[in-house]
Amino acid sequence: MYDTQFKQAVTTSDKTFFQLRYDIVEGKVLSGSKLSETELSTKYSVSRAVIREAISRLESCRLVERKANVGARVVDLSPDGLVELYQIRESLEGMAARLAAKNMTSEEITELNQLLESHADKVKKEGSYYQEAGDVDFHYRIILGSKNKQLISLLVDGIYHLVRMYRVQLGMSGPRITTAFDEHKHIVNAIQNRDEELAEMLMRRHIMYSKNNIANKLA
Amino acid sequence: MYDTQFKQAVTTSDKTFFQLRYDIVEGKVLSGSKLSETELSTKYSVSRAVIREAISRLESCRLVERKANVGARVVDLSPDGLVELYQIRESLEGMAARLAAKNMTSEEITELNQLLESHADKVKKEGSYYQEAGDVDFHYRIILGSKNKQLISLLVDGIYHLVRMYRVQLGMSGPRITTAFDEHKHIVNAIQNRDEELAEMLMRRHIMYSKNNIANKLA
DNA sequence: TAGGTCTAGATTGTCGACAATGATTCGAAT
DNA sequence: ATTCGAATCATTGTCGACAATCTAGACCTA
Repeated sequence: MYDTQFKQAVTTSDKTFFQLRYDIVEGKVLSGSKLSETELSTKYSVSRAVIREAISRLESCRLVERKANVGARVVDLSPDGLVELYQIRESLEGMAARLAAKNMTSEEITELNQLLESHADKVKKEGSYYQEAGDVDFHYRIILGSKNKQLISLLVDGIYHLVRMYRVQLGMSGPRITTAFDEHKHIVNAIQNRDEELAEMLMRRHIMYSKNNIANKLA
Repeated sequence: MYDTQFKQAVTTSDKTFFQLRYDIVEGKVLSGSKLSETELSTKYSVSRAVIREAISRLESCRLVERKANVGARVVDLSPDGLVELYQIRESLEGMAARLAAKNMTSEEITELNQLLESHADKVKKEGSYYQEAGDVDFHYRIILGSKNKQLISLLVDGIYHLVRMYRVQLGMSGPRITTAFDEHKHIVNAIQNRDEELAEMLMRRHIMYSKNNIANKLA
């Protein structure tokens, strides 16, 4: 997933942006720490111009905050910030589920079902938990299924990296994860029945549960 | 409203960004037209660096689209784009209304009521229609009332400029405008009663109506 | 000692020049 | 005449240097 974006990088600004974003999300650069332009330019062996470009893009993802004539800092994670983020997710992904119920092709829906089945098999055979990667895969399909370009960009390019940052830095995969599978199944059923109303409602509840689960760790 | 932001501008990049955004939203720069960096740098009498910075920020507002090694173009407006935009508005502003019902102080609510009253008076006395400015004022109060910083930034810094661009370039203020007042009133009532569910639902319907109204003109 | 001011250092903002990539035009060959 | 290719031109991407601003610490004063 990250690989695909790295390949899309044509300019060194792109590469630096992707690399820096990765480092921030994965916690290689601590949240709250200052991003010195000169320092980064030596570290990544590029000019300050491309660093500035990268930071500018990171700002539009809300991964860093910038003040004029002062500099940029990595956003710091807080319980309040998490709640705010999940309120937005609830709203936007709920709409995405509604639109997916309307706009996904039947082929896409069967593929989505196959995805869930393969996850279920994997859980049974390997005895492993329903991993975060599976959850992300699922949500991405729904989002793309909405066919709303702006919505897709908002979530995929913007919010999801911040979501992942919270997940990584709180250490994810709790016991609840298994129950998420059933919720996913119900959402797909609603989409399959073209029940927009229900699809939205179930997705919103799914995200609310997820929020409560992750919020407990932070508190 | 634009003035307040212009005053916040500390660096010439800020000023150029605000100016350029204004020119695009107001249609001084045609939608779909190319933004040549050298051309703009001479036009605004600044270096290409600040133009690039401004364009980069415009890109994060989704007012321009950029391709590597090719350049930036002002987004072109389309019926599909409008529908997508209003789906997002419906989702996010619905959530904003829900949160406003939860988080607005009683002082803020009374101020909101006063705002509506003053608009009503103005309509009666001057015989004027319920103008767009009034509508925007109202929606801003709700959005700010959500107290969700990310949501506020998403709407105020991002989406609303694109909304305004559509409004301006389609020539706004239709006959429906008057009925919007009643819808606003009902939303405030729901907020006053702390009825989150209803506030969200009414706001979503209000925006759907608004979409249908504006979409008719485009088709 | 607390507070304020001024200087020195470091950091960000802005600029012009060069390098690299994409577009266009002209020419040649079939 | 048309299509393919090469050279030229224009535009964007990258760089290092200079200017403007903020920050930290010393020094002075009450």
